[in-house]
Formats: sequence, structure tokens, C-alpha cells
Amino acid sequence: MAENRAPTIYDVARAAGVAPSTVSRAFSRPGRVSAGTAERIREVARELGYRTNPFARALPTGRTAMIALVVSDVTNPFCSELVQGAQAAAGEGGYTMLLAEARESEPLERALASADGIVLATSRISDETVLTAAGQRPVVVLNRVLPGVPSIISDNARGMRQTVAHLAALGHEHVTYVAGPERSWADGMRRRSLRQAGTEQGIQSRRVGPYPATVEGGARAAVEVVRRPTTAVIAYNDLMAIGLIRALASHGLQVPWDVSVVGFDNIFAAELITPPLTTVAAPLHLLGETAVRHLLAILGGARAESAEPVVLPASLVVRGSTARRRRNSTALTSESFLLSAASPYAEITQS
Amino acid sequence: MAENRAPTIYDVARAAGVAPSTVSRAFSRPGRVSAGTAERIREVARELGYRTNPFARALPTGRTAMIALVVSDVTNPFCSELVQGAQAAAGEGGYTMLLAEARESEPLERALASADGIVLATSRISDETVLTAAGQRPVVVLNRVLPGVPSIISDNARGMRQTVAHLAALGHEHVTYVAGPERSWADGMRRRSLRQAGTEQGIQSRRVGPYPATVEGGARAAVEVVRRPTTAVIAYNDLMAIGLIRALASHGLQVPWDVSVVGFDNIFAAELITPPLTTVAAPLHLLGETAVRHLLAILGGARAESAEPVVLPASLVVRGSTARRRRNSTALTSESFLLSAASPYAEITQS
DNA sequence: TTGAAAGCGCTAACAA
DNA sequence: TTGTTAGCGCTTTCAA
Repeated sequence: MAENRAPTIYDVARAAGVAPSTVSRAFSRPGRVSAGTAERIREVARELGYRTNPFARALPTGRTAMIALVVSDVTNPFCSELVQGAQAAAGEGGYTMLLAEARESEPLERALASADGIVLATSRISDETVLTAAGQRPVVVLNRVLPGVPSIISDNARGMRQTVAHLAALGHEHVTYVAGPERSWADGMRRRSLRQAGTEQGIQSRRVGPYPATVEGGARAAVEVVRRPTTAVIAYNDLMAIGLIRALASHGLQVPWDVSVVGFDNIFAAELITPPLTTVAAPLHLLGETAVRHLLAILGGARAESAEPVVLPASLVVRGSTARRRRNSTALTSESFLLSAASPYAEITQS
Repeated sequence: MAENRAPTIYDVARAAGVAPSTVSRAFSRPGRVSAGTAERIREVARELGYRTNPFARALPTGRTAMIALVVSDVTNPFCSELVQGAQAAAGEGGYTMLLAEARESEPLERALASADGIVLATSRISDETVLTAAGQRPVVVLNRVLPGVPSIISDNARGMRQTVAHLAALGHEHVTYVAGPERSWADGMRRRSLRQAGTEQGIQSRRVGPYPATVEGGARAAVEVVRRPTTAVIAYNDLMAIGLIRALASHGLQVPWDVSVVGFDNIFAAELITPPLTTVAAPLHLLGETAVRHLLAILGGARAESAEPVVLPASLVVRGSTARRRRNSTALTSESFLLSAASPYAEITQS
């Protein structure tokens, strides 16, 4: 309410009996000013309640001390932890974090306009757009790999290998993958990893979908899963797995007894549902943190932009949604698995 | 990477054959420039890829077109939707949203330094600090009421009344309230509402706690709940309710058969757990949205800061964690309820 | 309606 | 080590 104009370096300078530039230096590069004056200046500044104006500073330096985190859906539990990790790392580095939910490209524009650098954690934005953005500001992408753009990913391949091994150990011979958003790099990666792991471990796999990466999407997938019997399904993410489990139940199929379900991400709700979800845990917090750290390093002048993506560990967390295959329940042979009415999207691989 | 200095109004002015000030006007106050020139300027600007620099603009105007949302824990599912609503409203109003997680006051400082206004959605910050902040910039608080500070709250009293009525209808005569953070305004409000509703409807209530407003906190509360038998408990929030339910189960008490549990907020996970949680649904998204809208209105010069908090509807969502009281199980009399070993914190009310 | 010019608060040469 | 002096890109009187 008391609209007293905030004190500036000029006020401090006058009160401390030095030149404004000295005050500026005292704050922007301590060490370039004698200990004594520095101390006095800080003292006076404190008394006056001076705070450096980030905008005024941004103008001559071109550095805003802000980074932007662009996500596709804040509501997605996957995001929350990411955001937290990012926010922590940003604060630690003295940066303020902008959060943008990118439905269209406009938020990205705004982010580009005011942030020094950007962390992109959304599959909603096309590779081309990302590349364009990367041409203007340092960009770090999460869970996608793009030539020339530093990226942080979690080890989907490893998680998938563990999952397949786990399922195989439980006696499963076929696995259905419920695909998420088609444009998502992670989806492609998970699909390929499954095929690969399947081949290595003698497990047949097929894919259904794509469906939206939501509880609702998972529920919709259930219809197709029911139509094309399987003993184990791996969903693109936990949200879908949850939707799938519930919908399956309403179709009379009990997880894990009738069918085993595995998710991806290990979101908060994964261990709360019944049965608790077996899932590939992504180091969500670490992912966000690492991305921001990486970005700050680049902003700080680190030119060692190794072309290789940073791979963070992911590994299977076994809970209650997977169980030994029931020999007698679903009379599933290799043939019936492969031949069951295929949807237009279906993609079948044989080990 | 092509580090071509971004075009400025000077570049546009030269290319369009007008003065820089005209370009400025064309963007900041269309209407103060002839339709023809305006069109030409926009044209040229588009070609050059000009974007107004928010920092340069912020300097003379003092307006940054950014608002800050300060929350206590991004990871809390309660926040996610809030953030989304806020972010949507901000974008809609042409504002960029800063997100700060306030563990200490430093993030608040940063927010104050760069945002035009602030939405405070955390109980971690003291009333005094909020008041100080409100003295410097427009502030809107969420779920707390502070003299002179515009606030948005959800109708806890109504939700509580419904809850008590629901419980009473199920035959419960005593209710235990598991308290959350002591400094939280919402906690006090819920406690008072319960006492009030209890008095009105002839239900005895007592309080245990406070405990942290987390799953872990809820689990810890279970110990006390077990020690001091009760047939129904209302938890400060869903997270605690969830922790409570699970911990109760490990103590051999089944919800809702042995004890009914009600939460607050209706977070995403509430309907996923087993049993699905009966809870007072807060309009999370709307809360965030409304807070930001309100803030933008104030920033826009709305002086009608009605002293009254804006109250958004909250109401009970009945799911599976509440059930009819089993007459025979817990032989709970009014005396034993009131006299059971009280913790130092306990506060007992009699209708 | 448009242009000229003076800042907004800070940083960064360059001098002293 | 410190002061002087230009700007950074934009807005905003004030004149024209």
C-alpha cells in the first residue's frame, strides 16, 4: 500500500557516499570492490531495504536469471515431482523458475522472451519447434532425444528389460504393450525396448493403441485388451495402467490374477491403488533437477555439450499388479496371441 | 546458436520508416497510432521477427507482466490442480507465471522482486510475512483469511457440516479430528467448523495431533487413533487420511468397517485408493484460477477490494471409506470417548 | 497522428 | 579500487 518507490543503487550510493557504479559492483561482482566499502554498502543497503531490480539488471546484461520449465500438463502426477526437482535446482542456482503449460506454442514464445534458458518436458511440442527454440536460447529436453539438443532421459531400455525378465520369470510368454501418445519419444523408445527385450528373452509382444496417456485412455485400452486376450500388459505410463486395471475389473478380469499389469514412472498414486502397481520407476525429482543443473551449467558457459543424452537410472519396482501366469485360465497359445483380431494399429513382433 | 541480436523497435522503426516511439505505441497502445502505420509496422515487425522485450518494457513502466504463485510443496497433489488453474488464468490474462516453492522466505523475496503481484498458497509463511509482502505488492492469499488481504477460500464450514451430517446419519456419535499443521488457517477453520457442526447436530468431537499434513503424518496419527478408540475420524486432508487408512489396517482396523475416515481436498488419489476415500472436495482448479483472476483484476486497477473473502463451494463426496457404525464392535460410550487417555494436545468438546 | 528526447535501474568500459 | 559516462530497449511527456 505504502507506494514508496523502491530504493535504487543511487539511493544507496548517496547514503554510503560512493558512486552508483561502486554499489553496482558491490552486488554484482564482490571482490572488485574493497572489503571496507563493500561492507559499508551492504550495511546501508540493508538499512534502506534495497533489492537489486532484476529487470534493470537484465537489460544491459541480457541475462534474466530466470529459466522456464515447459510441461504438457501440470496435473499429471508425473510432472509434480519433475517440477519440484527443477524448482529446487533453479533456486539453488539463484534462478527463478517460470512454469508454462504448453497447450499451444504461445507459452513457449513467452518463455523464450523472458527466460535465459528452457527445460522442455513435453511431448506436445514438435521436434521442429524445439529445434527452433534451441536456436534462440539454450534448451534442455527431457525424455526425448534430438540431435544437437542436450537431453536428459531415464533408462527405459533397462527398465523394460527388467520388466520383461520379471514377467518371464512369472511364466508369461506374451506381453501386450498399451501405447501412449504417438508423437512421444518415450513411447517409441519403450516400444522398441520391449521388442528388443522380448527378442532377447524369448517373449512375444504386440502393441495396442495409441491411447491418451491418461486414466481415461487406459480405461479405453481395456476394451481392446479384453478383445485380444493376453496374460500380461505393460502400459505406457502409470496413469494408463491405473485406468486399465480398473476398467479390466469392470470387465470381470482381476489384476493380477487374470492379467498382470506394469506401468511406467512410479507416480505417487502407484502404490496407493489396489493392487499396488508394479512399475518402472523413473527418477522424477532427479530428472527435473538434473535438467536444470545441466541448463544452468550451459548458461554458465559450459561448452562441453556432450552430444550424448544423460541417462538416469530407471528400474522396476515390483508390487502387487503382477503375478504368476495362471496356466488354466486363459488358454493362450502362441497362435491365438498372434492371430487374435488385430486392430488397425496393431504391430506384432515375434521373437 | 545463431546469436543474432534480437531485433528492437529501432530496427523495426528504421525498416518501416517511422520513429521508434511510433513503433512502441503501435504495440503498447494501438489506437494511438493511425490504422495505416500500425498495419505497416506490424507487418515489418513480423518480417523481422520482432518481439517486445518484457524486461525493457518493465523498466519504465514498472510492470513486469508476471505474477508469482507461491506454494509450500509442489509435490502435494493438492497443489497440482491449483497450479494448473492459476497457470491457465495467468496465460489467459497475458501474464507469465513464476512458481516458487517456499521453504524459507527467500523464494518469496525473489517473487516480490520480479512479479507484479503474488498469489500465496502456503501455510508455511507467517501472517506477518504475508502482511509485509502485501505492503509491497498486491497479494492474494488462498485458504487463509487475513485482515486487509484479499483472499479466496473454500467453504470448509459447509463441507464439515455435510460431513458431520453424513456421519451422524450413519449412526456415529463421536468424531475424532486429526489435525494438520498448527499454523494453518485451514486447520483452525476445519477444527472450529467441526466443533460447531458437532454442537448443532449432537455429535461429540475431539482432536488429536497436530501431525504433518502428509501420508506419513497420517500414519503417525493412526497410533493415537488406535490408542483412543473412535468410530469415525476426519483428517485434515486426503494425504493424511490415506496414511491413516493404511496404518489403521496394519493395526488390524479395517476402514470403513471398524472406523470411518473422511478426508479433505479430493485429490486425484482419493478415488484410487481402497477403499475409495470419502472426502470434502475443494474446487482446486477453480481456486487457483479465481485467485489469479482476482489478482489480475487488482493489478488492472480494480479498487473494489471487498474485505470479504471469496468463498468457493466445497462439498462432501461420499465414497467407500465411511460406513454405518457397527454397534457391537467398539463398545464406545460417551464417557470412554471423552476419558480415553488424552494426549497433551488433545482438545475435547462436548456437544 | 507522429517525432524528439529524457529517463527507468543497472552494468560495463574507460579513466583516474 | 573507485568514479564517469554511455548505453541496454522501451515508454512517455512534450512539441510539432
